[in-house]
Amino acid sequence: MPSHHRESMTPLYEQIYRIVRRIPAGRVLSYGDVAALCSSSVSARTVGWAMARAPEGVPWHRVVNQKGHLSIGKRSVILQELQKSLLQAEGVRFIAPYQVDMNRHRWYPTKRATKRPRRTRMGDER
DNA sequence: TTTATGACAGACG
DNA sequence: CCGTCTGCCATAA
Repeated sequence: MPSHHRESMTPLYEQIYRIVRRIPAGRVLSYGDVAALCSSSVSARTVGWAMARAPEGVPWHRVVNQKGHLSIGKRSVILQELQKSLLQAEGVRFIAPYQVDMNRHRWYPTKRATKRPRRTRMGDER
């Protein structure tokens, strides 16, 4: 996002970026997770728009879709490769070429802040 | 103002 | 495990 457009950034987006900035390296959130944490009327789609315009310093690569797929691929395969490298550099494991292992890396911010997927077995991460 | 289009998600068959 | 449809909401034309 160009700095001369900064004044046009709504609090809506700032809220989204604030959440995303909190995601630790090596962990990921889904678009829906971020939307849910924003509590206001922010939809998963809106989070996608925000990520497409993420300013520097916002770890946009740590947001993937609920299945762990790198949805950015629809926009740019180059950026998709970038996202994959950035995640792998943080130790994120993939269960498919462009699918993050969500069971292992999905982030749960505060205790139960996000609705958990029904975890069949969560204790077996190695 | 209306319509179309997404870096989404959930329900259904 | 698919593909399709729907709800969602900010933007662009």
